[in-house]
Amino acid sequence: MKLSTKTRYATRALLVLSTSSNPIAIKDISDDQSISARYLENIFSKLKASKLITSSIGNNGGYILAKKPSEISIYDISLSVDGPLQIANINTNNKHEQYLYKQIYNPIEELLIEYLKSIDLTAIETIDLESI
Amino acid sequence: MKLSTKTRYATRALLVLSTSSNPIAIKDISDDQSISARYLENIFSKLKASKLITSSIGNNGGYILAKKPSEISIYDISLSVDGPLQIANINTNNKHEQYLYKQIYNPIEELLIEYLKSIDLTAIETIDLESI
DNA sequence: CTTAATTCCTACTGGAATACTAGGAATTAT
DNA sequence: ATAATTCCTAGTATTCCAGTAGGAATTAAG
Repeated sequence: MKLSTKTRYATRALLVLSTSSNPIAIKDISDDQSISARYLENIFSKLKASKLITSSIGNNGGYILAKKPSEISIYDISLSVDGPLQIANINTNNKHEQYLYKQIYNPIEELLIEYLKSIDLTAIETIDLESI
Repeated sequence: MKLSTKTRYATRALLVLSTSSNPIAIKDISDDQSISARYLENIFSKLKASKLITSSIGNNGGYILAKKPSEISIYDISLSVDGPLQIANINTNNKHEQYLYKQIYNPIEELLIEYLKSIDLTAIETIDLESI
């Protein structure tokens, strides 16, 4: 029952982006947040594919939020980097599991999704970023 | 973001136990639910340690619920077989992560826990068990 | 028009967690 | 006595995910 590291890192990275309207390079975020730059690349490619961020290539390039911070929710982030939220790996051939899914897991999923949607980047107080 | 297989199997097994006041053997549950009997043994030993079920050893032995179905929640089951629910593997040395945990993850955890506590075995309509 | 800094793309590797198996001892109803 | 069961301890297999790697493409700046 875990939110992935990808979601955590992505959230932290997007919070950094939300502090600037100019492109920020992966290396800067990586340094500031102590997250592997290579790993952040993977994450950013997904965030970009989901149109949460845009990029500028080349020297002085970097990433910018594609939306207002208030329009990016934890759910958007999780969906982007981890795909659809699934609370259980049910065996869809098993009627007992189908039953449990419908009765229990699906409602939990819906509750969680609604809650994650309700938390946007502005709902998280700005972290003191010291320098960037 | 997954509920474990252990929790799913345990829930299904306890639902079976809730249909009888006589001991039911692992083999019967295993056959009915198509769950490995050996794996169920592991799960039942945890459920027993948490006093959700009691056992009778020997020939004609088996397991019985130790409480009324209405007094066993999905949370109890999850806690028993998987230990405390933790929504994120945060690095406790990292202040950024501590911050996110406090702001976001902890509230999600609490929401989930409350919800899982609110679902007891009677809240799940009885599955048609055909024979047992 | 070269250089340095960056994103972009595709794939691979390592390790941890978890699902599942195995052997045999202890217990007990019949 | 026997057969059926739980109990205990340990092992194996598999899957998932975090993290790494190399190098191509792009571009600002001098």
